[in-house]
Amino acid sequence: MLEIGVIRGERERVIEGLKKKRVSEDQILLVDKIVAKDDERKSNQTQLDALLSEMNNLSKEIGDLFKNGQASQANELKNRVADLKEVSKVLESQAKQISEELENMLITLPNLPHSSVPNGSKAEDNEIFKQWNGPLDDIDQEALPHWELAEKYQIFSLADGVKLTGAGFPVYKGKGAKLQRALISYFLDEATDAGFLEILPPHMVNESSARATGQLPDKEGQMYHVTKDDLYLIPTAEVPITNLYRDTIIQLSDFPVKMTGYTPCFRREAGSYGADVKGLNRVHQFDKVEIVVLEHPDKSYETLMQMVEHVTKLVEALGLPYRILRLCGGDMSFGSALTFDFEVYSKAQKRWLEVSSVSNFETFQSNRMMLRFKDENGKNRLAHTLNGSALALARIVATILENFQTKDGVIIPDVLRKYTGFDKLN
RNA sequence: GGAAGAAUGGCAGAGUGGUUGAAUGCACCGGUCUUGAAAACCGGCGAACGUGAGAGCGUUUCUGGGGUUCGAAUCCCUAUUCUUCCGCCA
Repeated sequence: MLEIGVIRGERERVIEGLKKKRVSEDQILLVDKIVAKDDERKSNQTQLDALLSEMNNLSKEIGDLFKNGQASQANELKNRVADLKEVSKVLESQAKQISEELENMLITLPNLPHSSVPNGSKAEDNEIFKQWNGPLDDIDQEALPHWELAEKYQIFSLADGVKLTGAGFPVYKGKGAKLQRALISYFLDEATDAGFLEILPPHMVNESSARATGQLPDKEGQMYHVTKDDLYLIPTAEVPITNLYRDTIIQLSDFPVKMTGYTPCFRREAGSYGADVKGLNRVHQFDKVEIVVLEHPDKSYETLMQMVEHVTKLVEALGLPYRILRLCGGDMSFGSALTFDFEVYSKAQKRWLEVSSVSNFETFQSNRMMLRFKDENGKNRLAHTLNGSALALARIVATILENFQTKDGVIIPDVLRKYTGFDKLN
């Protein structure tokens, strides 16, 4: 959620940023409506505060009068307070309504893009930030897509998942299951070696948590909702891990707060269909190791680049062709100020698959969740939150299978062998 | 799932209707002392919002929501969580 102070103080920059994010004309108009509503809120509170103050004073007087035995005067004042109370009730209900209206407007505005974000509205407008220079086409024409390899070597089964749960819930088996476990361990070890504290969080969160990181209300339809207990299955570990610091004030010396965690991720992916969803390309449950950082506003972009470096090291170590995109304004997620997407190239499918998204949310999440720090002057300020996948498994598995296939099996990347215990999947 | 009890500031812990944002201790910050540190002593120390150039002032806040009262941390209702006992259970 954008800070009201920014909207009030930097109207032009806000509007320019929203345009870059490609919001509708109606939403641009919201900027002025929000300021007007906030004015209303302020004047309402000023009135209410004065009234409550008067009531408090009168109540004290009444207490004194009773002590001094002046009951009749006390009763007179009681009547006056009763009248004031009527007025205060009206003002209070107005205050409640005004702040609800304000909140409802604020929550529909996306974060402002960083100045380095390219203009554009669609995937083609994304800027290629970095691309490896190895060959993309050095594989046999007979190369199989991963779903066929899966069948050949009994790595995973989507059909079994349908039987157990439904479409999009893969069941990994044998060396396929072991590979999953190896990747998770490898990614976690790399993250903890880089100074991230490992967290194993709950896989379900309550409404407050989902709201704080921005999944609610905008992405309600993307999460599985356990209605009986009103809990949500997490779409990413970002949600529980960042929420660890909801409603907290951290010390300057705590920066940067670096955390990592493995969790399965559950996504309904409502509305997606077609060739994209074949095999492991898009599933409802996948495993992911996430990195989350809470950082001082002055340092967050430096930290973002370090996170990009970290993820780069992972894809390079696995030997996968990759490229890094700096997302354009229109393709970025709602809450992000700057996002780098990592894509790996699948030689058998001949297409790029997104495997990581590393973003700086600046104060967008911390404003919602009141995640603050005490600055040099002892003032409480909103911290910056950042997160990224390091890395999402399903598509990495798909690409490893496809790119490293040979006539007699899939060669396991060196870095994984100490975790898998085998060097060929067949 | 059943029964009983509890929920107060970063933590511990007083407070059962009237200057209580809340004693006290710890932690934390500033100072005195010290070659330095510790100890001791002195002072400060929650948060949000409003208002003001600022000092400040006002309002709200004692788990959440609702109620009683002129006035609630304190009384009532309700939700949640925790503790103990019972039941079930990896």
